[in-house]
Amino acid sequence: MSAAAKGAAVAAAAAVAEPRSMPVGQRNVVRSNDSASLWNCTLSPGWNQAEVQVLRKALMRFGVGNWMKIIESECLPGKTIAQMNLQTQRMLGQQSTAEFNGLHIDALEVGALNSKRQGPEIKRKNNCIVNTGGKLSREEVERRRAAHRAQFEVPKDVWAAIELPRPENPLLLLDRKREELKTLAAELEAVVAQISAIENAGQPGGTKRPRE
DNA sequence: GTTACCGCATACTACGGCCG
DNA sequence: CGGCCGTAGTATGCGGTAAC
Repeated sequence: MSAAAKGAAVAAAAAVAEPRSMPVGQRNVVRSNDSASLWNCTLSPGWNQAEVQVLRKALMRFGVGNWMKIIESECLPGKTIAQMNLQTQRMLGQQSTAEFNGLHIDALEVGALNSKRQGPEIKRKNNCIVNTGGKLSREEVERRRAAHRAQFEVPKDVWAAIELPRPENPLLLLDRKREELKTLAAELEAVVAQISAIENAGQPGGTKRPRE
């Protein structure tokens, strides 16, 4: 959706003044996603495992927060700083990334520890630990950064040797995706044929039901 | 079996602060 | 002073399930 269209949609939603939360027993508004026919028809934008691994290596190589260097390396074509920042938050398991800024770390290692943290002071949002005590002072950020550096930072000879995937010719990428699509279509056809065979075997006379 | 309701998960965005 | 970044809040996609 374009920004203008989205803005119009937001304005329209505001005009009817429906609550964004959904109180029990109150919701009678038809939403686009209530239509079963619309379900499962859109791809959720996001990351696949391979891209996450590339970002993980890029953070080790360039340091957390050095988004421009990651973009310039073209190891994650099409990804914006906002997307990388969000994915980094997920890997770290916490929303605030300032205390890791500039550190060459394995974000998943931090995330594994964060996932185990418990306690009344730990507030989570979508499994990410969020700040509850207001904005951190510069001194506190520096103190935490030093602690993280001592605990998590990868040695320079290791991160300097990290190889990131080179940008690929988009036309070659397109060709490969087309080949993948053909393979998947063939697999789907084989599965449909198997199902038909099973159905026919279960029906004496073997009348085949039309499939859509 | 179908549809509507509910709520979680997460992508997106606004805004303020910081830094060069 | 302008651009970048971090943070917090908002919008929405989607799966589970109850009701019909």
